[in-house]
Amino acid sequence: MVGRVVPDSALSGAVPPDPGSDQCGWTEREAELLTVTLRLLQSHGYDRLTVDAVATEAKASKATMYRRWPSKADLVLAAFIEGTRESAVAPNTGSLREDLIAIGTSVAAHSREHASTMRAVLNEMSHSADLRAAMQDKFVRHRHRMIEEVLTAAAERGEISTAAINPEIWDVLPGYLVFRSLMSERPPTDETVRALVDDVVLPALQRTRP
Amino acid sequence: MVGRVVPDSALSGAVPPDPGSDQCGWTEREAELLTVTLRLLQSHGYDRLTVDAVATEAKASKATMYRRWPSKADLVLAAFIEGTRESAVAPNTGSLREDLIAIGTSVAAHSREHASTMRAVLNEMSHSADLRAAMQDKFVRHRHRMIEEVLTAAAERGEISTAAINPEIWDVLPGYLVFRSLMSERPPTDETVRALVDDVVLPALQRTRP
Amino acid sequence: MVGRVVPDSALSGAVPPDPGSDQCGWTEREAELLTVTLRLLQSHGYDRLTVDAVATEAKASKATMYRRWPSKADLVLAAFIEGTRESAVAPNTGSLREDLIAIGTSVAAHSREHASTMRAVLNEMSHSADLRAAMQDKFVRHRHRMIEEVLTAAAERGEISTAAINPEIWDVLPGYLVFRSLMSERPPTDETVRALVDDVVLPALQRTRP
Amino acid sequence: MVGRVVPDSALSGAVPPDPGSDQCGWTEREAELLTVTLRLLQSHGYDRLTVDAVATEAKASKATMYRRWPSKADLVLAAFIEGTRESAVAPNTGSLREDLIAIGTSVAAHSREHASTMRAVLNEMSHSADLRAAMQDKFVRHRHRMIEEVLTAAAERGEISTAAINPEIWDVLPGYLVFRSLMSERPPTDETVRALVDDVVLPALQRTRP
DNA sequence: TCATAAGCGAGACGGTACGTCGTGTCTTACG
DNA sequence: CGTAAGACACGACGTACCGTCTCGCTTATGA
Repeated sequence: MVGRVVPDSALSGAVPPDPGSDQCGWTEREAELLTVTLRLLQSHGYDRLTVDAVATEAKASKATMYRRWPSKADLVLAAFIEGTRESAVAPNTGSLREDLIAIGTSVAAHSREHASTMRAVLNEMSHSADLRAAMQDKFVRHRHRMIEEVLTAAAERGEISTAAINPEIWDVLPGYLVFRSLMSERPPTDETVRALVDDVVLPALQRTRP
Repeated sequence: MVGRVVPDSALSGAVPPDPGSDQCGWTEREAELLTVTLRLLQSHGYDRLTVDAVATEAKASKATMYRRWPSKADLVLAAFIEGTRESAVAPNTGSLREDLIAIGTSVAAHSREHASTMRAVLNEMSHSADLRAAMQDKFVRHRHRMIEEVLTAAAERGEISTAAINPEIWDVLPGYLVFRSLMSERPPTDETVRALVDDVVLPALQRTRP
Repeated sequence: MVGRVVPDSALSGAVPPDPGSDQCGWTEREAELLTVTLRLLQSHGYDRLTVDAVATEAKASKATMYRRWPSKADLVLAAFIEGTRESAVAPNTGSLREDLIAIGTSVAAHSREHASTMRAVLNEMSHSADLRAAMQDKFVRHRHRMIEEVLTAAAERGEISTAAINPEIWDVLPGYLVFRSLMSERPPTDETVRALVDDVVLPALQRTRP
Repeated sequence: MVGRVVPDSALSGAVPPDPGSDQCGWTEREAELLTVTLRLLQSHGYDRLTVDAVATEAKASKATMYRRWPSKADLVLAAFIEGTRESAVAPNTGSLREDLIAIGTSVAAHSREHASTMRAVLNEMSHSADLRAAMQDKFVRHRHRMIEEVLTAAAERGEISTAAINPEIWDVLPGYLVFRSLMSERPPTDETVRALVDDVVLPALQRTRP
């Protein structure tokens, strides 16, 4: 009654052999295929992207694509991960505000650029637990660590109290910026980042709990 | 090179005849079709949903579907709007905190329930300016007004200073909660709402700018 | 290890609803599709023929083709049957020799024209019992009856003895002519038919068994 | 519009180095590959046979196959020739009838056994003049000479008149038997051969032209 | 005795056809 | 007239096969 049902394990091969590492594991050729995928993805969106188009553009064949990524969704996920692998180092400017601005600016830029792809990947996440796990591994964990480092350093410098750090909502800064990009009207600007840091995140962190 | 190009005007008929009103304007039969659509949408996601399946399930014909909603995207948008039509009244408990908690709890519940559908609609928004506009009209504006009312009332009660209200980031509260639902790991809980209101939004609103 | 295995029942839909009748049962549109198929088949041969090409040429779509004929082999079989539906009436010239010449000439012409298609269909017969049965029904039985009529009439006229009719080899005349067409070198000519009738078939029929 | 066009010269290397000789010229390994090819060919037919399958079955590599036989058609032709290399000597029993029965029985047996392969090769003949030529060389000429020898001997013995030998239809005996095998329903039996020789070929040869 | 080459297995690759399926349009027949 | 049923053109998906190609490994020859 309801169309094509792809086996749930379809996305198992989407991640490179060593998922825990930050190494990407793709061949040069594979990276090229992913780059083409990403470009077409950004310009046309998920469902207007055809695997044939990627193959043709990259002078490859569909079989080559499907040998590596067993479905279009896998391909797009891989391209997304490849394309958004951001600088892994947490900023360390000596000032909490500057660190947060740096993180926010980076997140805003990346999420603006890859908004269309993120929407596609989010949509695919509804179907695949593997995709959710990969997303978690590749993004959330990474950002979590980065923000933790920044906050810990600020606490050590005495800028904030460790009591102000709430793990329930550690990702307000990147989360809201991503939300703004996803909604596509009013994508986040530098001013957004500044206001978010100065008027929301810093007051929240620097407050003295009553 | 890149496939199917749907005319951009496809979404013109997506909204019921009287878009400004809060009345929905759908026939009982139409509402039934939208309900079926919504159910299949939630269980299968956007691209695994087929118009054929909806029609068959509802003992309708494809022509009937397309006569009302000129494309699959329109149908899904209409179903989404139908399914997420929330209470239009802003809370007025007399306490800013209570108002914010009420809004946050409502947003969290709705976004959790319709996460899959929202992902689908977000994805479609990449393609259609009309869809973006409809989304804006139906949700953002509505929430904007609601939050504005609450904040204005609080300012009138002297709970906050109007200077603390930053229109750049008025939607941190709902935005972050929606983000959490979209990411599907760690969907927002009541505790999330409480922490967000108490530790982030209220400190931000109540701060005295240095 | 060995490629594509199509279910054996694949050819079940290849014959029109009423296989026993001589009516063809095809819609006008379907006949048109088969005509295009036959033309491309004759000019390119079986494995250089693509269903896509047929569809494009006939301004149809692949789905339309596959809705009627569940595989390329079915399509080709149907086209072959359609294309070689010959005049159903047995000749009756009053002379056995003339009757045999008429049959032989007709068989030679048809088999020459459709040699390529026949080779393809023969090849497909290796796989499908249904195809064999259809072939039997459409061709062999028909010719058998035709020749039987002619011989019976000749026996009634006293031209031959019924004892000379050997059911083991009733199809030497058409069989050898078809063989000549299939081998494609030395396709049968009118002289072939004449020699076959005068020097082989008639002597065989008119001999007095020792 | 119509697909893959293989260069017509593809079959140039299909015959062993010394085409005139009756020696086969294949290495032991090559003969083994052809044997596997022949087996798969008989069980699956031409287009269900894959070069990959042959290579895997024979623990060879595709490169090895294509180094020897530049295309699938070449491979199949070679396997066919290898598999049907029959006794080259014409029978000489001293009796025309016995000679013809011997030839017919041999042809019937061979054509029954290799019917599937013959259908495949016939089908390929549509495309390749080289294959046609090879077929002609390997089979037709050989049989032609064999039958000529038998008939000449019979004429020398006075069993038949040389005037009765008609070169237009010298191959009625083998041709009809092959036809019967190709049609696969009613493959030729010993009785078929006997009837064909006694009731058709001998009367034709022994007739006195009016 | 070792090295240089030639043949082989394994299998990735570009290309292309197959057969399936979903969208959006259109026709037919029913009420 | 609106509707259910469903055929239709279009085009993407994912699979499979052909013929070419590279990679190592083995074996056989030549210095």
